[in-house]
Amino acid sequence: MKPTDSELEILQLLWELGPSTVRAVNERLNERRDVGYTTTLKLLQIMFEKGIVTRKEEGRTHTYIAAITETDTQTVLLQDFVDQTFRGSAMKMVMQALGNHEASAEELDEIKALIAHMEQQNKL
Amino acid sequence: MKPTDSELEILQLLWELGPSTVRAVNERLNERRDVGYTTTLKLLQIMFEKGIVTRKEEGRTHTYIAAITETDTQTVLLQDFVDQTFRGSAMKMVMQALGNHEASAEELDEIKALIAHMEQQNKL
DNA sequence: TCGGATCTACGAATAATTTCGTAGATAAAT
DNA sequence: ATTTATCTACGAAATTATTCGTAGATCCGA
Repeated sequence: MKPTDSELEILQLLWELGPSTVRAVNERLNERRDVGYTTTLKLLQIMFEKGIVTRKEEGRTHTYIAAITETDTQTVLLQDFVDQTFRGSAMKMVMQALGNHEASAEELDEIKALIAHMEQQNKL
Repeated sequence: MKPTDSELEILQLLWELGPSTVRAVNERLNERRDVGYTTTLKLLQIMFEKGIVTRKEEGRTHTYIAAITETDTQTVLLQDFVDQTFRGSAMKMVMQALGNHEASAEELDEIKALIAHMEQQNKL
C-alpha cells in the first residue's frame, strides 16, 4: 500500500501526465537525473505486480495508469510521516509547516476558511 | 543529516528519555517490537559515527545523547516530505492535515493566532 | 528484405539498511 | 576463584530497494 521513494516519484509523473508509456515516463525522469530505460521499465513492472498501476497493451507497447489517487496516497503517507516524525501530532506538524513557510494572503485565507468551517463542525 | 527510519525511531526515544544507555533504548524498543540488543547497539554505534548522537563513557557502559534537536530534524524531514509527496506545496499538505484531523478548539485557536501573526508580517 | 531501433521480460549486480552472531573484556554473583 | 551476566566491537548475513545488462520479439526505414 505504501509506495517506495522511486515508486512515488513515478506516481507523481503518472498523476501529472495521465496514462503514459514507459518511454514518456523515462524521458520525464531524465529531465531531472540519469535513469536507464530498463530501470524505469522494471519499476513500472514491479508497480504493476503490486497493483499500484494498471496497464493497457497497445500493440507492442504498454501504457501505464496510476491505480491509486494522489490524494489517497498523500493521506496514507501523511499519517505515517506524522507518526514517525511528529510522534503522531498532526497539529504540531501543521504549526511547523506554517511557521517555516512563506504563505500568500490567499493561502492564509484558504486556511482561515477551513478553520472556520471546522469550528462550525465542532459546535454541533 | 537525514536519519534513516530506524535511526529516527531511536532518536525519538532519546529525545523523550534524555541520555540513555543501550539497554534502556533497547527495552523501550522492545515494548513495540522484537529487537535484539546488539541490533540496537549497532545502530547507536552507527549513529555515533555519523555524529547524530554523542556518548559518554561511564565505566563499562556508554550513555547516548541525541546530538541533533527534534525541531531541527523535523524541519529537514518536513521539507523533504513536502517535496516528495506534495510536490513542494506545504500549503496543500497543511490543508490535508487539517482536513483529515480532528482538532480541538484550543488547537484551532493556536493556528489562528499564528496565521494572524503571519498576516501582520505580510503587511510590512 | 535486411539492419537498426524500440519494445518487453527477466535475472542478477549494486547499494542501502537492518539485523544479529561471535569474541573478548569487565563486572557481579555464587 | 570460578562461573554467569552484561558490556562493547566488529564482521557479515539478511532484507529491501534500485539499477541495469542481455535476450528475444516486433516494428520501421532504407
